[in-house]
Amino acid sequence: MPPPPPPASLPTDADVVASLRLGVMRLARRLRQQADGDVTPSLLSALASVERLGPVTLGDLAAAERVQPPTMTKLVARLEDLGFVDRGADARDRRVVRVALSAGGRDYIARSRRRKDAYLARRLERFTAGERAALERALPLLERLAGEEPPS
Amino acid sequence: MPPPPPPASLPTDADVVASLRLGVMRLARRLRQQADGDVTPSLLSALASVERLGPVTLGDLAAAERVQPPTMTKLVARLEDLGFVDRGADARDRRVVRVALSAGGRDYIARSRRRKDAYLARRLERFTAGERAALERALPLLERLAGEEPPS
DNA sequence: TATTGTTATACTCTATAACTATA
DNA sequence: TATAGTTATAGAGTATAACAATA
Repeated sequence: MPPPPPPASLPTDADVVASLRLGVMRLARRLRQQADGDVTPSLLSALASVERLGPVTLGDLAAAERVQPPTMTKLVARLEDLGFVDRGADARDRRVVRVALSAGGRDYIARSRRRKDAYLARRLERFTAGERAALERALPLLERLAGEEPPS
Repeated sequence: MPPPPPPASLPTDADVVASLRLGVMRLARRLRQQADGDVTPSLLSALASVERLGPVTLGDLAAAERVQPPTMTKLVARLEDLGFVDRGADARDRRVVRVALSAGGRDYIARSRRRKDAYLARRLERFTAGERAALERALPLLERLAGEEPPS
């Protein structure tokens, strides 16, 4: 891909983009610091994907979380140590590892949804209804920004 | 601080909070992966703070970036290696280190603002005007969430 | 003694490269 | 030979604890 074609197009977006990048990175750092004991945001994110996808192969889980397989191997090992997932070899293709949410993982997610979000919830309490609504409207957009595949 | 007082208050917020946490962490991961060569998002964020605050002590910079001083020591050392900041002892209190943007740093920031944001800019191009506006309205809210001090 | 910053150490998260086991 | 996952290794980013230099 040669350098950019005649840019001259996204001028007002530049500030949005810069603010978004800095704001997201800083908020992510704060959230990481709020990690609840052993369960870091990466683990929680992976656990949420296991819940969402049901029993899932390690490779699919890595793809869903957009990390490389070795990273997911480690995350799953820690989730297993914590008793949050069960791991078993696929009966038909014994190379494949299937990861499933355990009862403990389900409990943790349920507890987490009431407890772990206290940090943000406290801050949201200080937002006006309009501000909260604005934030809520932006959430699917964040997901889209994070989730789409690079356009080549 | 004893466990939570009678929660029973922030019910609808819970989903917002969970989505925000997961969305922000995932987008942060993607942005980290987009790091431009040697200049990672952490470095760029610190560099932006140096620009914003002007010649600044290492401690104030750490506070602004909400990291611990040892972390900032490392980040500043790398920015110095890259030629983006100058570091000098304060003449009057020689314990103090002052960090200032160099010409190279200023150049980098200027280039970066046209180039480094391509990842998000490409994605934003696919948003409607309304979606972009929604995102823009949410940005100051992200800053507030990331920036406020914990309420005890 | 108090403050500013650095060094030492450790852990999480992530990656790439090389390997194992299975197909 | 090709695929799924693991092991080995490395580096960024962060923290706490212990230290040094200066006030």
